[in-house]
Amino acid sequence: MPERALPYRPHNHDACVSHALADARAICRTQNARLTPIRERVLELIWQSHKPLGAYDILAMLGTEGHNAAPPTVYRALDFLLQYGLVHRIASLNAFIGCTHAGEQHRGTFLICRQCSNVLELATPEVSKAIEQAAAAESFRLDDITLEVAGICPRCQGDASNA
Amino acid sequence: MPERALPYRPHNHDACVSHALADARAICRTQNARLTPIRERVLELIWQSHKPLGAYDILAMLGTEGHNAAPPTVYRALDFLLQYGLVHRIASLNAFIGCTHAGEQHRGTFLICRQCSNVLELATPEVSKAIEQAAAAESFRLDDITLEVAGICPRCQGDASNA
DNA sequence: GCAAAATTTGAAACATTATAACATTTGCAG
DNA sequence: CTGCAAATGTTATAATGTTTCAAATTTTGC
Repeated sequence: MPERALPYRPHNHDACVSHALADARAICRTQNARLTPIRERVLELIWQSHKPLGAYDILAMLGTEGHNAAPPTVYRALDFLLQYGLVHRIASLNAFIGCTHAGEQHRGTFLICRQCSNVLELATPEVSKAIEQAAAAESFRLDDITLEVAGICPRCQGDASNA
Repeated sequence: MPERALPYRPHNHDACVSHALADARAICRTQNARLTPIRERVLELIWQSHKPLGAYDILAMLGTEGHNAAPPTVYRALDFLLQYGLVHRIASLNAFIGCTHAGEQHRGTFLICRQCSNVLELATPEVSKAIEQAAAAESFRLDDITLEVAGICPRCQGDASNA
């Protein structure tokens, strides 16, 4: 079983980010999509945080590094990243997170910790299948699934300080 | 099999609304919760629309009937209704809809039609179970599930006019 | 009943999230 | 290098949600 970097477990975060960026560049190259500096920087910020990041958080971060962007700049970059499956939007938080399964065909399930805000993205074929069956039973043509689970991650369960 | 009123099928809508209100009153009575006039009116408006309704839609409706409420009035009523399981919030739409399983222990799955905006709420134990298992496999303590499926309802699939 | 306490509602201001509209710049094909 | 399309900049505004404090109402203990 391949070792997967759980967000709430220590890992080499820089490597994790640069790996995600390399993946993104490769994906965009094969799709003839332009991962421009702004788009790449937004993706990098999202990955560096490793937690769901609001559009205005990103905006503020860009501001501190001299790039005084307006909201549409960030939203457009996010739209692009969403379109190519490089980030996901967490509807229940109005926030965005890097996709850990970029390039793979998948429907994400998100486990969102209420304490530390870390998010674990799962690819859960059984869950997807059950949902697809439920939709089919109602003759409903399924386009998209939003599945977000709120709760407490393993680390915070055993940790009163909840960093 | 009991006949269920599908939102995208013709049904006696007045009866459907008054039934939901009667249920709500009963539920509040047993729980010693106060279904005040504002709360009841908000619930009624949500049921009458039978589609997801934004908080500001509700606000506007209250306005047209002389009750010039401010946003907190509506949000407080919605909080109450959510707390007692009388309405659900649809995170992907920032909107609210009447719960068709009020009083029952359930986790809702919502099938949201992109054409007509109607929403069908399903109680899907198999789906819930699969999600619970996925969370348990990650030692994640599950508190709440947001499961929203966007697509096209049966009626709109066979109907180009898409009323 | 009645006064104190708690809950609910009113009202104003404000915070956050997202988009519209239009101008400007950049990248690219011919 | 020219013209078109895509991307970005800029300003303003829309849509959604919250904080705060005051007033009214309901409940409760006596």
